[in-house]
Amino acid sequence: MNDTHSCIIRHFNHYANLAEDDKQLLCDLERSPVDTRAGQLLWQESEPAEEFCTLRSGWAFSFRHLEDGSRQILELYLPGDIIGLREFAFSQRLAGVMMIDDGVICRFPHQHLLDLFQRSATLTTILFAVSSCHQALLTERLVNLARRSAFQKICHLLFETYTRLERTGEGGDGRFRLPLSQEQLADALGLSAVHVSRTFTLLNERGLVFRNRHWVEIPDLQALSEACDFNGCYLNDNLRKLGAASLAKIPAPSSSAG
Amino acid sequence: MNDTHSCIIRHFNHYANLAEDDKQLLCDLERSPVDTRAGQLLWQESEPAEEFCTLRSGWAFSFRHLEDGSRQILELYLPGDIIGLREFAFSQRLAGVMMIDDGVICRFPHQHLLDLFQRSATLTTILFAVSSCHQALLTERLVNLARRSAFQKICHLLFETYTRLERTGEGGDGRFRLPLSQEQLADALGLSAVHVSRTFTLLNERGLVFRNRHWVEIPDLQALSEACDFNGCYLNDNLRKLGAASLAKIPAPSSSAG
DNA sequence: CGCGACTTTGAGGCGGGTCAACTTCAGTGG
DNA sequence: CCACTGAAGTTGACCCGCCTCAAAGTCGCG
Repeated sequence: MNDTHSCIIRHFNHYANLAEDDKQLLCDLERSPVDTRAGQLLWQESEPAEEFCTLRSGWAFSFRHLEDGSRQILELYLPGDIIGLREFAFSQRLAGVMMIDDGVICRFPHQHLLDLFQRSATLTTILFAVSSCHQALLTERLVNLARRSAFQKICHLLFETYTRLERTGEGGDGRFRLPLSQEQLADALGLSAVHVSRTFTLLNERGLVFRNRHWVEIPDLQALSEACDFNGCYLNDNLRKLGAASLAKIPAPSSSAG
Repeated sequence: MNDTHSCIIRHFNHYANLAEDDKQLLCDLERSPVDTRAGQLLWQESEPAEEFCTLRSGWAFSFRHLEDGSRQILELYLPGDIIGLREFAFSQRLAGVMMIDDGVICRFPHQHLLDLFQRSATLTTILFAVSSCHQALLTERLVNLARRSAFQKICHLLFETYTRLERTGEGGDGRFRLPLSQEQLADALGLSAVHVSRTFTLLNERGLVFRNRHWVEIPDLQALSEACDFNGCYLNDNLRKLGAASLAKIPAPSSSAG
């Protein structure tokens, strides 16, 4: 199959080696790619939730509007991510999702996941792992929002995003494209856009981060990670090890293999 | 089977009707109950993560220590919850877990979950739903921490907790036991204990909430929910509907090859 | 060239933090 | 029955990080 074309396969393969039929099952999730533009809404809060989607290219974020008119960005989605898993148990969307970039998404119905649970314990396990990693990310964001200063918040978000990109091969040598505006960063970090600007100025003065338009340069990764008490454990998923040990028992559910 | 004894069965049954053998599988998770005391650590950050556990009675919370010595409480666990799912993909604990109350927990190894994925697509689905609801809770906490005032934060936490308790049958007529100290509340909400105290005074003066020791009284639930822009969607899991429709297809594994 | 989106900078205000002292209360022992 | 203790909660004084409002500057693009 076209492993290299599919971000999801690459993403899942990262957790454990996939058999050919598992790859096929995954491909089924990406049958209907659709081009989307920056700023486009994939869906809005409280719409009926009937499908998930995979992000093949481009960035997206989920968000909630508050009564006072402000907006909170909940999570950033990068290529290879599955969007909407959080709503698995719900019939309504709990948050809107908007594209940051132009990109390509593939919608697939709820039922596909249920089928997948039946057909492949390996993929089920990986999916659970993906969801668990996602939760770890949320948790870390929670700490970030609750306890850190604006300065640390920004350092942390930048470092985290850089690390995530590096894993998907888009990062490298301390430079990356960050398509978020300062206002969007503010909405993600629970700050005001004005203060984000001031803080970038400060980061610049201290030589920790140089931001220009949508490009960010981090001359000293070590220094940045220390500035925000960054602990990368939550990004280093170790399921691969588990893949070798315990998953091996799993992939023989049906008798049909031979 | 002893449905009534097992919080988990009650919890899971809430999502879809369980078959007898599914109940049995769940019971296997609760084979080894252990008494624990208030303040006891179930595990600590960065210890090896080899098992999950179910909370049969008592409350618990997960937390992280930050470099500056402060502590962030991440989530509250109530009876019937599974603790540690977030670490499914990790070999280390990402957060510590501490008992708030005396209670009973049941530890079970990682592998049990993998077995469960193989044996029951229904339980797998429910587990996924549970995890998804848990994520919805985290997300709402994130909004709470990022965007709301101290006043609203406390209202929200109280209302959410009351609602969760009501569902498990422990709430009722606007009164409930909240075993958290003000310092623990502060750690959960990203506030200082001093300010939590002030805010309770304010809530008292306004007649919204009366707190005495570990008891909380909410004379007007409606008023409280309005005070914090509470939207309970994320607590009303609607999988039951899905249970009727799509889950029905699942329990018959390999017969239809399309 | 000029518009609109984004960013920067300044002035002033407030919510919540910190420190420290005091009060309340449950539990213990005399 | 009261005195003592330690944990939990309350209160006051002061401070600072971040917010808000407002205005000016920058840049890409039709």
